Amino acid sequence: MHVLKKDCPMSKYREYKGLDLPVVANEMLERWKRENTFEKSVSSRPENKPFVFYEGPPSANGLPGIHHVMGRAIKDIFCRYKTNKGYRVERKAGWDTHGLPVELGVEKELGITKEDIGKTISVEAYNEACRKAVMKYTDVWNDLTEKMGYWVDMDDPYVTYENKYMESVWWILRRLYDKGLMYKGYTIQPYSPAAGTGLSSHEINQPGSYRMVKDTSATALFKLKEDGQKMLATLTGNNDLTYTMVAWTTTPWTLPSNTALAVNKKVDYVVVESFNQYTGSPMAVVLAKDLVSYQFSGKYETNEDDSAYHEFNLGDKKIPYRIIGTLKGTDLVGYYYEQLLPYVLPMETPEKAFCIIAGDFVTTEDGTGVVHIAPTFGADDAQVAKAAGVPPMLIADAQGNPIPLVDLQGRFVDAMGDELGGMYVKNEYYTENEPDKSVDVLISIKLKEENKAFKIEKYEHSYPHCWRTDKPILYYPLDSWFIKSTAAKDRLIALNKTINWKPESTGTGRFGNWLENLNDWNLSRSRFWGVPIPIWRTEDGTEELCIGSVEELKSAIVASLNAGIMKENPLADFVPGDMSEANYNTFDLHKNYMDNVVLVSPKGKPMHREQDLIDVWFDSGSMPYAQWHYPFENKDKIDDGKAFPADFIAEGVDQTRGWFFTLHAIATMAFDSIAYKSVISNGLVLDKNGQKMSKRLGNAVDPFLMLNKYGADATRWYMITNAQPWDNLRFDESGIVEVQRKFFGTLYNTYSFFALYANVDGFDYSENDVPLSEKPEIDRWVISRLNSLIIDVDAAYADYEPTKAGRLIQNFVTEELSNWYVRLCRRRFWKGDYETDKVAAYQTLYTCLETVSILSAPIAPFYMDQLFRDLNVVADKNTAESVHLAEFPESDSSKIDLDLERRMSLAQRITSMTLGLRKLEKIRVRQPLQKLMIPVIDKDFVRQVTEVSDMILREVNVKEIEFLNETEGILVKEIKADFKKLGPRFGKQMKDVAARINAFGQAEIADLERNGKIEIEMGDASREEIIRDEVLITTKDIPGWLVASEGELTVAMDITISEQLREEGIAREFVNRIQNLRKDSGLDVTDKIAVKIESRASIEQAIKNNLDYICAETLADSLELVSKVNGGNSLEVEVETGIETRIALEKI
RNA sequence: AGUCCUGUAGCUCAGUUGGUUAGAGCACUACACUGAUAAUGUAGGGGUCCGCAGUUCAAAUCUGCGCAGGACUACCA
Repeated sequence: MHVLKKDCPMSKYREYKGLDLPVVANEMLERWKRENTFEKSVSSRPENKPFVFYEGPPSANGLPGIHHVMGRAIKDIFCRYKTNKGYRVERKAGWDTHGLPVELGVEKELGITKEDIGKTISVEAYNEACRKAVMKYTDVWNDLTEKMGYWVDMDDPYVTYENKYMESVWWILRRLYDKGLMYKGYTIQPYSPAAGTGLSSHEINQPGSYRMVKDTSATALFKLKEDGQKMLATLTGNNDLTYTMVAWTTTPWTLPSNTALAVNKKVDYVVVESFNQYTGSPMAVVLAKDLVSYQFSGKYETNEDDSAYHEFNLGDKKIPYRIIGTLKGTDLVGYYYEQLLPYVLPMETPEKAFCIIAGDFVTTEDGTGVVHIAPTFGADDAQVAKAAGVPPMLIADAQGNPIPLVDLQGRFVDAMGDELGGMYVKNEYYTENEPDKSVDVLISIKLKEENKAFKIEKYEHSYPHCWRTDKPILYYPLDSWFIKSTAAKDRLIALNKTINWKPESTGTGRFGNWLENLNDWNLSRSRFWGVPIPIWRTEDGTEELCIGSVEELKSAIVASLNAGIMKENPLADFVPGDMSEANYNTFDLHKNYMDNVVLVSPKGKPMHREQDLIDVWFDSGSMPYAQWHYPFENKDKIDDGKAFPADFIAEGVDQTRGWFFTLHAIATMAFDSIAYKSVISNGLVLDKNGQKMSKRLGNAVDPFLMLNKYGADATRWYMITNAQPWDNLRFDESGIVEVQRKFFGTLYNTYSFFALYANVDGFDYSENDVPLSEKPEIDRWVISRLNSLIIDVDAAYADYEPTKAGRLIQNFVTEELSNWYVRLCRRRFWKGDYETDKVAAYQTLYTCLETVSILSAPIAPFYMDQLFRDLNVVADKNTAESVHLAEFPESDSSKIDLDLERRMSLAQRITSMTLGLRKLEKIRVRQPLQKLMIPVIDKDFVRQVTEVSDMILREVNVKEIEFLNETEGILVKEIKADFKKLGPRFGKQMKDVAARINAFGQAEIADLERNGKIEIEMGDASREEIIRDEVLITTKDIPGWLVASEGELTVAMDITISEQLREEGIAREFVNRIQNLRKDSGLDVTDKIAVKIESRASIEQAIKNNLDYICAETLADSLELVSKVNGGNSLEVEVETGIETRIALEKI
């Protein structure tokens, strides 16, 4: 009987024909727009409770990929979660607009190269093209942002090319400058003398840059100074030899710039006695042991005979050699040698040059294991020399400025003398009058003549070439502006230790190690589209000015105008102090304008801006301040900590040395603060085979396709729950399908089930809550689990573990709520009147669904909002308009009953085991059985199982449970050692002890259980006492019964089917058949029927004895046994093997 | 080359301070259930826990050395 509670029509829970997540997303998107939900989710939270989040700016000149959905889902989840927790979470979007990819994109589009800039296209037009190109895909990005449900304020983003942003960047640079943290120096960079420009690593890595070339390579002999001679003479016991180091180079032109030799401390070196193949002079060379046979090949022949060395003459077919001493690399470090080619001396600390130093990069794979170091022409060389305090080969030019031995055109400087001065170091650089002998050859000949060459030969290797001129590049020292991050190293490390890294290893490992090995930050980039370095210098470099604001620049320009240096003022219309957009649109801080600004020095000289732009990473690292135009506006946001540092940021792990570093470095150096408290570095999204996605391989996944096909919710849920954010995700579409079916399908089904019956009964949650104590066991159980879930999910979110949160929710929904609670409670919803028990069931299920919707909303924002609204539209329990405006549920610890959760777990296990037994014996569940027997495990066991016995019996269709006490002596038991307890006690004897315990018979087990202890005899005849607690005793068998065991739990089943049980079974079969027929006939769940069954002797008794039961179950007003059933609505049924009959029903 | 991550069933992933039968979902096979039905349950098959060595009474788990995949950084005489 279903009694409608109310007569008046009420609003119904929305019922759906099916689950279509993309449609849900579209509908919800419309609602959010209409209701300004995002805006409200910020404004409804108090300003004094901020959760600060920074959006890492993407570059809008490329299209978004599926990995952006991943990264942004992570950001979104925690912002939404914190909103639910009552925080105000402002999320300002941002665009990274400067940098090389933009320039290259524009050049490709316009069909120009860098050389055209300033020639066929003005810098101004070029920059204008960049400004447009960079926002090319803004619409696509905005579309993705919206469709994937990422809430970020796209209406008022920060844009790195805007004047206000750039002004803040300048202000920070000025602050670092004032702190003495900026200096001009040089680094070794790829440089193309033919093109007269430095090359970025990006350009070097273009396909075709590296080519195989044949160069003259020289293996040269470096004569040790006196200390070294003595040391080796002592080692070998030979005072007559001249000891030399031997080192190899493919670029002999760098030998005049040699200032050090590097050895590996750990490598074994040997001293070899032999003769020079070109001059025949005796020699004793030091090289790596592993490379002796490689170097002494060809004419050389190992020979231990002294006479071979006395009798050797130049021109002999074979040259003898032998090892006369062995030592470690570390023994060589610190000795000095004579300069190989003494053209000039380094201007700085020449006494420290020509020294043997240690370098970890030195290997014994080729060469000699001794590496020639020319700090002016090799990046590694410069670094290792600097670390060792060895000066680079820089000499003073006419003005006294340091210069290398090769000029910017690639020619030796005049100081190299008549012979080499003015020559190009590579013959490829000559456009005419190319000499026969290249510099490499000339130097090699010189070495041979001077007895300094061990070997000269052609060597083929791969070498980078300039993609514009096709000529080989040089590694060349170029002027750059640096930030002295090494000065802040200790502080950077200390502050990093206060950051919460997810995962921790990225913070301590990759990032921590990076900080430990920090280099100064090279700020300079020879580009066009970016933030200009705001430093103006006089030509001689003696006077210098760093500008930190537009206002400052304007007054400097005015001074320059007054001095007559500049003719007009590009900032004429700028009004200092006016922060309006209009005012800030009256000028442009980009290079094309700033290069025209010539200031005047205090001494009245003109000052030109330093040519370079700054590294774009500095742009994005400045965003905490620049996004607010700090300190010119919003000073309080930074100074009062309202928007700094961030509570949370998240980006890909590839940003570790990018954005994560620049944020940290700038915050530390400029503000002595961290920039973020917690950071997630997420992994990559790979294809399903673990390959990196790329357009080239065609395995890139189109994010829009996924969103349109499965909706954002399923896509996000899949990505978040499948792998931890910091592990790489193997993206597999079938995984989304699974999530859709398994999680969303189940949740949808659960809601549909609720809605169907709640609508029938008119449940709208207007009744007072049924007190917990009056709710049935299963309600209290699921409520207890729900409250435990709240605690766990809250903790997981708070700890930035979204995967854990999602998996917990999913498990609750599919296993506990749907598969256990709903499955066991189905009858309560459709059976009986609208009374307390039914109300309790509705209230319980409602509460679970609503709570799940809030817990899951951060991950699946669309569907969960629909669920939340569908529930509340009728019940109006939660006054929030949207799930995203709701408060995160509070767990009520008084509702958590761990004993109850244990009881239910027992019930589930007993049920599962019993069903297993039925299956084993092929007894269908509809056939009632009489009895289950369960051995008692401990003192609480009987009570616990008794409290859930109704549930078990109903589920497995058995009539009673009998508990078996061990005293009855019918149980066959099994005993095992508890290794965890006995292991520490017995150590090595453990194996022996375990074997002895395993060997116990039933009598010994019983003895142990009775007395709580037992003695065993050890191998050495000593006796040890084992107590009850140190072993695990389980019931293995109950003779005569059908038994299942799982851990310590055992269940036995009585499988005798009495006549009465058999009849009940048949009755249940009929109920089932009638229900099927009802359903197939399209009857409503509330319709009443009249039933006719064609009589058979085999079933008559069963039906008569269970008539009331059958009628009640099927809502039948009458049930007749008739001799013949025919007519339309009848069905042939087989109730039991061999028993066939016909049934018919009609609606009354 | 350096730093870091990952490696467990056919696939995607759990696996606690080391403790003796290594788990789940998907897929597969069989059986059952049927007023949630584009669902559900039960059972089954399926494992060199990447390899080797070590520590330990005991290793998927700790240590070392490798292998494979990936990321970042640096690119060499």
